[in-house]
Amino acid sequence: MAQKDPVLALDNQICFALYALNRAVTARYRPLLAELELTYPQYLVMLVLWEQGAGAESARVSDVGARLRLDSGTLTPLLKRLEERGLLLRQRQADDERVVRLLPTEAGWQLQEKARQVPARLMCGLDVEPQRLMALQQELRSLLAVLEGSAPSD
Amino acid sequence: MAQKDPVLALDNQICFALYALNRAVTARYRPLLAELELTYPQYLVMLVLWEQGAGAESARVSDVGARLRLDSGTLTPLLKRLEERGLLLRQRQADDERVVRLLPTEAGWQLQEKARQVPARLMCGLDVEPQRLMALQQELRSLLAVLEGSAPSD
DNA sequence: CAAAATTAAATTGGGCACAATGTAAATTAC
DNA sequence: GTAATTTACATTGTGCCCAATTTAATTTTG
Repeated sequence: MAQKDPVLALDNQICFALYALNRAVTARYRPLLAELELTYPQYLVMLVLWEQGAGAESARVSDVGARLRLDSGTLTPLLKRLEERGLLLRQRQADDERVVRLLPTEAGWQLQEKARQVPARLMCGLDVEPQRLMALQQELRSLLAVLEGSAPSD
Repeated sequence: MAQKDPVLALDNQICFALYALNRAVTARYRPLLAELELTYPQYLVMLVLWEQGAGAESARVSDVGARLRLDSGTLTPLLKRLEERGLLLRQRQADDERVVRLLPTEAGWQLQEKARQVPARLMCGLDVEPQRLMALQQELRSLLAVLEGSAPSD
């Protein structure tokens, strides 16, 4: 029972670095988003809706899911909470009743104004060069593309 | 209501790249860990226990928590499931009853043998240079240190 | 057109993650 | 040496994440 195996050392698992950093970043968002009464996944959903616009181009549940890589099991209850909070409407599409359209309300759009401060405030007091983050983001996105483009072997 | 604000564009949020990649990596682990009947956080806990060893040096709940940055609200039920599965024992320390020691069972140690295949199999069929991942891991760890070393301003 | 297949969401259930609170044991301060 | 504090876990409750199943609407096929 060789206990010390560098292959299994926690510090050698890149996945753990990713997991830990992701939670640390989320934790840093938390107090800022609390001022908007949003959780972090709710914030991401609102970003998608704000981006998408209104009317006929309004996002469907599946659009948000495709963008965020989340399924209806996650999104349906989350969206219901956002609706209860008055930030959006969930409306069945008339000519295809399978589809649910997501329409930000006036309050939902107003929240966007407050949200604009979030990204800058997040970096506040963090001594990290923006350039470094840009490079990291590129690398993360590139790896995501690799993972999404190749099925697990086996 | 300026809808298009690059500051709020999903693709400009490094946090989202991190969030999405983390889930994609976890998803890639899932089928491999399913063969060990472990979830991903359970796997991380077992990595810590295997690293820690047995006896007097056995890990306490708080040791695992410090290593993985998880609190007892997360760990207690997770550890109970691992105990029910026969992978470890949770034992109150005799000379300080506040402390719970975590002792891998024989089955827990045997699982380590099977786990050794996991890291290599994860990379299987993934066309990414190891060097690139090492560099990324360094960067992730460095940023985690920055985040953990500075309180949110405000 | 009617049956079969597909699609879009919703539901159910298990397992994290975390805040807040509770509880018991140990430590410290007087 | 007792009271106050601290420490280590456990518990409770909310919300996410995902697999599996269900339901209803639409599309495709024969």
